[in-house]
Amino acid sequence: MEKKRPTFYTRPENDWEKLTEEFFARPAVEIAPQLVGCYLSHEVDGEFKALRITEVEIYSGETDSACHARSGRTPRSSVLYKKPGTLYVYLCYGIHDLLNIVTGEEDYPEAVLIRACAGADGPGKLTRALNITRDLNDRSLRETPELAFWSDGKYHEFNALPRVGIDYADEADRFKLWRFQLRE
DNA sequence: AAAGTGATCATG
DNA sequence: ATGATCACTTTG
Repeated sequence: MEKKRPTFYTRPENDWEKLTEEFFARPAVEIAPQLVGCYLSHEVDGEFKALRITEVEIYSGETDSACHARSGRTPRSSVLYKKPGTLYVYLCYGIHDLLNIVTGEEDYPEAVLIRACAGADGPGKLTRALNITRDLNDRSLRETPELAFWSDGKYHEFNALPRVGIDYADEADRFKLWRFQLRE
């Protein structure tokens, strides 16, 4: 079977505006829906590649039994407690690097997972497509100009759905509508 | 349906 | 030190 690859934007479009750390300094429930329809770019070896974000998820707080901070601060989860705009990239199932961005107040552990982009349908696929790896973990957006989020300033309709892949979590958390999907 | 893959964290 | 677990993808 032939491998289908996403079509990348190779430069920022005129109507794109880069999101600053200030954007992420609000609760994840407020930010996540606004991130849907935005663009994620990564520049490696001078090559700019961007994709449109089509799906995101929230992981929020020590009381969220699906969140990596469910057991409090650990070496891994400590990144979630950092400043909004900090990148949290971790290895999932031994194979996939998953990209999150920390939101909300410092010391409150929450982040938005980038779950899918147009043409890269899956959190592990989009990081692969954009060459995003764990060496961006714990980096602040400000100190990492090669990675950026962009808004086109428009409002995009979205669906709110339960999160995926968290069967182990408590029932109440499994049913939370913390996945946001771009509506076609 | 099930393997592949390895960091992480709770347990002892 | 050990082992179960896991915010996934691909293959059959």
